[in-house]
Amino acid sequence: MLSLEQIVRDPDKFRAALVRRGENPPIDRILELDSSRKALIQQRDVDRAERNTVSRAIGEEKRKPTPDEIVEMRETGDRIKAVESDLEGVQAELDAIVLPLPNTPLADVPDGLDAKSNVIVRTSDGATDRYGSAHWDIGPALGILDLEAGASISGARFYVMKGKGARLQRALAAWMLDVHTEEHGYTEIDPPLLVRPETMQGSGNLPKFADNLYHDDETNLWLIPTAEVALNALHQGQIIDPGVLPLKYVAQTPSFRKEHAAAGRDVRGIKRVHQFEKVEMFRFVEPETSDAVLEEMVGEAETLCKRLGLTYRVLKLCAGDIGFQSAKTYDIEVWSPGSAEWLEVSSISTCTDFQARRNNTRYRPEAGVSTRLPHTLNGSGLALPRMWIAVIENGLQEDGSIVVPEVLVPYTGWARIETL
RNA sequence: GGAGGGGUGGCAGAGCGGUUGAAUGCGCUUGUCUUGAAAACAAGUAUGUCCGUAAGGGCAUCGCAGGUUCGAAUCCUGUCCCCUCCGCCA
Repeated sequence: MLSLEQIVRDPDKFRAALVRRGENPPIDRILELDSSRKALIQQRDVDRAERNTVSRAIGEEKRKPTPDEIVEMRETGDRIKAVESDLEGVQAELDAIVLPLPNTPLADVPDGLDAKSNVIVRTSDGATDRYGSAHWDIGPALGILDLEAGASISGARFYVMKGKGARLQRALAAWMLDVHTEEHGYTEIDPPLLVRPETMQGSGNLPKFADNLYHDDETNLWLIPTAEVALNALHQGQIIDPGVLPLKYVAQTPSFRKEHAAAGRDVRGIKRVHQFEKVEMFRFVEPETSDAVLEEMVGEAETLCKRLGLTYRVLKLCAGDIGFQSAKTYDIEVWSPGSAEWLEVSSISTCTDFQARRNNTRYRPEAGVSTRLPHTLNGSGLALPRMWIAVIENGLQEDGSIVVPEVLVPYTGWARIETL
């Protein structure tokens, strides 16, 4: 959520920032509503002060209220209720406007309204003119991926991994978690996958993106579309003690997405599915450090690609292409020889104080000073079926077998997936 | 699923419907004393919001949401969460 206070203080700045994202925010209406909100609060408080004074006096003097006082205070009470109901209406309209507004892009985010304006920051060494078989052919041929079984069990965009295929995915996840916990200093978390509406709202997924989320009506719980949702909520409503930040969390969870918006795209194979595993990094940091931390997290994700020997590139997303809650995002893409395209395997963002404000997560910089909002950052490290695709397609040998990257061998227990 | 008990400040823990934003203890901060520390003593120690340049002041908050009342931490209703026992279960 954007700060109402800051919008009111500098409306032009917010309008300009949101226009860069292709939004047309009703800033004038917000200003109008905010000033009537403030006026109503004042009216209400004057009446409440009056009521408190009279009640306190009656209590102090240990007497019964006079009939006049009772009548007068009833009127005051009615007036308070009337003003409160007006206030509620104003507040509801404000929420309805402000809650769906996305975060404002940082100054160094490139201009542009769609993916065409994203900037390639760097590309690793490695071939990008390499073509080969696609995972949807290789996987079934080796008996490690069964797309028909996925479809028959659950429908389109579901898959089944088998034997060494399943093991390879588990190895990838375990290895990535180990690198993050042992080398990058993250604390591993195993969070709930079903969350309350408040939690979904805190991350920014509700109310705006309900149509991409799975939901259980009976319990009113939502399936997470990424571990970010749960990790972000870890300190919901809390004031983090001095000296505790930065907090670094990593989790491997399934992600559940309806993918309505992407209907018809990436339909072959397992590039875009309704349920996939992902290792997610998440940090709570002091605002001053968040820019440097974002670069550091990109480096952490790159490390994984490098050690797997994959060709990858880093993109800086333009203002119109960053996610709702993001203020700046880098994507990491790996080369897929099979589909002859770059696959997005990581999206790393700083959400500045946008999520912290929504969640009411605060920290105290030092004892005795007032609280501040931390910045939150999240990033895939990395997304699984797509990394599986890259490893399979890049490891494909002349004879049809797959050689897996050396770093994974301790986790798989074997170095090669043989032909049947 | 059934039967009970409970949610109060950083923590523990009081709180007949009326000077209760909240006793007391612990913790923490500052000061006095001390060569220093400890002890003792004194003062301070929640969050949010509105007005105000500020000083300061108003209002709200005792899980959450409603209700009763001139007045609610206290009474009523709903709801969420936690604990204990029984049942069921990986």
